[in-house]
Amino acid sequence: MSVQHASIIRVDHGGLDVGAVGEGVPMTRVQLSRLPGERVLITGGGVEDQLDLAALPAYVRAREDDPAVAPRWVWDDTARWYPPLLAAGVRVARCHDLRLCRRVLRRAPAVDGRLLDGDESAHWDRLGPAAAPAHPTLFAADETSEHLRADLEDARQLAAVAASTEATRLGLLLAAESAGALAAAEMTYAGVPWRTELHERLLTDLLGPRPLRDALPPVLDELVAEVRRTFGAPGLNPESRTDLLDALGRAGVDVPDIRASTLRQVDHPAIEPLLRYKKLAHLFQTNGWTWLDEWVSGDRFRPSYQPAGSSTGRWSSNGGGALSFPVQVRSAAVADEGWVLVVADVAQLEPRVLAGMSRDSALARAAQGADLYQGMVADGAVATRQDAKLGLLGAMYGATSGESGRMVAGLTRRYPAAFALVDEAARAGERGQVVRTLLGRGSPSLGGSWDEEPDGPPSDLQALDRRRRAYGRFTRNFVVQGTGAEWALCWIADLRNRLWRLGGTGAIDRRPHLVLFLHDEVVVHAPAALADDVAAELEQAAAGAGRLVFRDFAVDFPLSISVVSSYGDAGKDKRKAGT
DNA sequence: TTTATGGGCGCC
DNA sequence: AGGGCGCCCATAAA
Repeated sequence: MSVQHASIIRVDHGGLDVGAVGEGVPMTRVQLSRLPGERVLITGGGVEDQLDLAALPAYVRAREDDPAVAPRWVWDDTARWYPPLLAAGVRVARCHDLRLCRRVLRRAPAVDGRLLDGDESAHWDRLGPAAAPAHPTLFAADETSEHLRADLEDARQLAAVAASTEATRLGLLLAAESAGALAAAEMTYAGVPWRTELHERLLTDLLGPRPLRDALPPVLDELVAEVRRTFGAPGLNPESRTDLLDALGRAGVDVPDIRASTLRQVDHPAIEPLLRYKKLAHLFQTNGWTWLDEWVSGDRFRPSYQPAGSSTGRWSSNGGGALSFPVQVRSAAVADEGWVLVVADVAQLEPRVLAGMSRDSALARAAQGADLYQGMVADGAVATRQDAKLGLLGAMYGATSGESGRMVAGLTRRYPAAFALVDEAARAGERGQVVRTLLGRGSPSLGGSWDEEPDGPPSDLQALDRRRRAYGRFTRNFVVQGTGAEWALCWIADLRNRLWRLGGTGAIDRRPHLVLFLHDEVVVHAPAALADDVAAELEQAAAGAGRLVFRDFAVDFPLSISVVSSYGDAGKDKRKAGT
């Protein structure tokens, strides 16, 4: 009896819905369209009305507060509508993001694209993401994107899904994609609790005091001088590859590039200060005082997320660098007084996803337990954990040579279904065909000059072949990375509802809430007394995501969970899942 | 002056 | 001849 399962799935116009608050409640869809003059057209759900934009929060709140009538809000772009609602203290349970869902449907191989055509459909195809709330564009939004009829587009999308042979999976994908957009807006709204003074102390310890204007901090200044002295090159710019290659050449050193890993092989007294410069300069430029000024305010780091910003369906971050802020500065992310950060990550997400989507029972068996690679060793498939990792990653990335490539051959016999799936995806890509994730997201097509006449010189044929193979490696990885992103979306979609139900009153950031999502890792900011409850919800949501995506094929998704005050301490105090 | 591209590095 | 991103810089082109 899967109670959690039932509570997060419900039938909604033929699709699956992630995020219902109860069972057996009739679902309504309410479409919002913007009208000229700061007015909103509201259709569906038994109402048709015009409203002042300013009155919208009260209108929405009245329906969200009553689970019996809590509808699915259908709007052109979550990033346009939700931030002002959040600012007004309104939390939305579920939505349908027409822009994101249209992009999915447009590329989905199982969808008849003609069903998406109709009034204004060209406008919908051209829609880009709304500007991040923290950095609104100076120019007015494109008028063509302002006053579109949400109800017409909604009807088209519902019809396209219903007519598809993959209606159930696509419905789940669209619901998860939309829930992810809600989560993204909520995370930007709440922000990561950030201790500016800790961050500044870290910078000062490593770089010296903050420099004026465009000057370098003292430590970098001294390192530049040291590099120049040691090279005997007074005007050398350590950021310039030609300057560095020239200086190294004069010293009798010939290197193909100036990557840190290459320079480490070189024996020259300037290398050590140069590598130290590169590391500290990166910190100064990317996460230094300027970054603090721009992205941290009111003790919160508020990055901007772009759901499905990557073609595989992974999110990207187009402001603040949320998905790549270095380990070095994470110690400045500190929970509020009396609160904690609950940090959870999935070990070996993509290999587990591969086991599930290929229904490879041998790999799924190895995935039982906390360490999939160790499970492969226990299985007798490989000698060491490192071999297991090399072989599996090599299979997913398309390694053809080296140690990784050699491991792939041996593992193919032990895990035939899993390896056949990625190989088939690679061959399809090499033939120029699109591939799809388990829930039906389609890969971008090779497009362009793929079909051009091969009448060029031999070098063009070779270039074409390289391109063909590169696309094969892309499609090989796409199916796994993309399905992994779908699992993760289901995880956070369910999690945000669980956290909301966990209790507390008032705005979203007064309750346990998500503050960070990094592909296979989440950070929840929660009152310390609720830490154990949050950990339990994290695990139930992970188990639920596995059932949603892989149905009856069981795959373990064990979490590593840390309850910490500072994000920098996460992982040092890992607790075994379930305790 | 702005814009586009590629190297290099950070994250997954 | 190993997938996906963003961001910073230098450099070249416009």
